Amino acid sequence: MPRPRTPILSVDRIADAAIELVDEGAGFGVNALARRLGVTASSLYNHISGRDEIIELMRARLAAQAIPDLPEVAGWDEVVSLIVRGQREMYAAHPYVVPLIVGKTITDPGVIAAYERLASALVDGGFPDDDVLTIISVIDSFSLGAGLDLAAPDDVWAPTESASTLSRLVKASGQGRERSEKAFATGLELLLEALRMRLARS
Amino acid sequence: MPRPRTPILSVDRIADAAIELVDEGAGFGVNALARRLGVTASSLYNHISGRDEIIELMRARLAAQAIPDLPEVAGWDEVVSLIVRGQREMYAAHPYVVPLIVGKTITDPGVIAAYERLASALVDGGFPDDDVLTIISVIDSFSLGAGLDLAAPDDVWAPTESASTLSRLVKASGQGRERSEKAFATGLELLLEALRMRLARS
DNA sequence: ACCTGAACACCGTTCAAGT
DNA sequence: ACCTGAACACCGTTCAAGT
Repeated sequence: MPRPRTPILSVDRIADAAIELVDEGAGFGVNALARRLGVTASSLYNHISGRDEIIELMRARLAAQAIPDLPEVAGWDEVVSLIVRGQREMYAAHPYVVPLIVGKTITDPGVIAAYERLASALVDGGFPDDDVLTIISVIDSFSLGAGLDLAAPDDVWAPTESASTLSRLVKASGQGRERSEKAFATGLELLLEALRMRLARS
Repeated sequence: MPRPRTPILSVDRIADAAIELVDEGAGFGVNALARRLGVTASSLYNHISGRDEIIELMRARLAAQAIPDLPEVAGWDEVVSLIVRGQREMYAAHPYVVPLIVGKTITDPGVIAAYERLASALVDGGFPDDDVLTIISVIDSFSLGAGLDLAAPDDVWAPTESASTLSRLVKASGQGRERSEKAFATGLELLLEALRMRLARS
C-alpha cells in the first residue's frame, strides 16, 4: 500500500526518531531508523539525501537546543561558562551522538551565532585578537573531550595490580557519571582561572 | 591455492596494515584491509577474532609508541607535559584512528603504566588524593579533544556574513594544522598554569 | 508527492574444503 | 596451521511501480 493520504514522514520526524534511536546506544543505522518509524528504508530517501544528512539534522537540532539564553550584559567568563555548560549538558543528555558528529564543519546558523557571541565576549573582555580563536579552540577541545568522556565506559581504566597508585585512586574515587561530572567542573574552573590570569598579565 | 609454506599473515602484520589503511583516511574495513594484505577477508579470522580486535591492536601499538621516556627524577608538571605531548604527537601522526578508539576501556599494560606514572607524579607533587584522578580526567579530555581537532576538517567553522567578529578572526588566523597546533600549545600552558596555582593555594 | 518492494554493491563473519 | 571460496545476514542506496 503506497503513499498514504497524509504523509507518515517529515524531516523533523526523521530527526527526532534518529535522536531517540542513537540515545538508546545500539548504534545508528538507516534500517533501524526506518523500522522505528514504521516505514521502509527507501521511504526515507524521499525526505533526506542519505545517512550523513540525518546525522547533520541531529547535530543542528541538538546544537540549537544546547545554546543557552545569554544575558545582554555578561562578562566574558560568564559567557564562556554558560556556553560550555550548555554544550556539556547536551552531551550528557545525548552522549552517543558525540562520536557521530565529531569532526564535521559547523554550518548551523544557530551554532555559528553562539560562537560569534563567544568571540565578541572575549574580544570585548580584552583578549588580543590573535588569541581569541585559539582560546575558542581550547574551549572546544575541552568540552568535546568532556562530552566524549560521558560516552565512555564506566571503567575508563582497568589497572593491573602493579599500578598501585592508580588502583588505589580508582577504588577511592567515584566512577562513571560522578567522576566525569567532577572532572568537568574542575576543568572548567581551571580553564577560567588560567584565562583570568592570562588577561591580568597582558 | 590454500595455505602457503610460509604464512602470509600475522597479528603484527595485520595491525601495521590496519594503521596504514586508517591513516589514508578512507575509512576502516575488513575487506579493504584484506585487499591490502593480498588476502581474502576470511583469512584474517585465523589470526584475530574480528574487526573490534583489530582496532584494539591498533590502539595498543600506537599507545605504546606514544609513551615518552620519562626521566627518573621529574617534576609533576614535566611528567604531565611529556605525557600530553606524547599523546598529542601520536594523534597528530594518526588522526583518523582517534574516532575509532574513542570511548573504549584502556587495558593495554603499557598505557596503564604511563597513567600510573602520571598518578604517582601528581600525588608526589602534593595534589590531594581526591583530586588526582579528576585532574587526570581533565588532562585526558583536553588531549583527546585536541587530538580530535586534528581529524577535523580544515575549516571547523563556516561563519555566515552576520557573524562579523568570528569571520574576521577566522580570516586573520591560521587554519587547519596551524590553528590546531597553537590551540594545543596554549591549552597545555593554561592547564599547567592553573594546576600550579591550585597547588600553591592548597 | 510519497510509499513499497525488488535489486545492487558492499559489509563483517562463518565454515567446509584444501594442503 | 593457514588460506580459499561459497554462503549468510545485514548495510546504505537506487529505482520502477503504484496511488
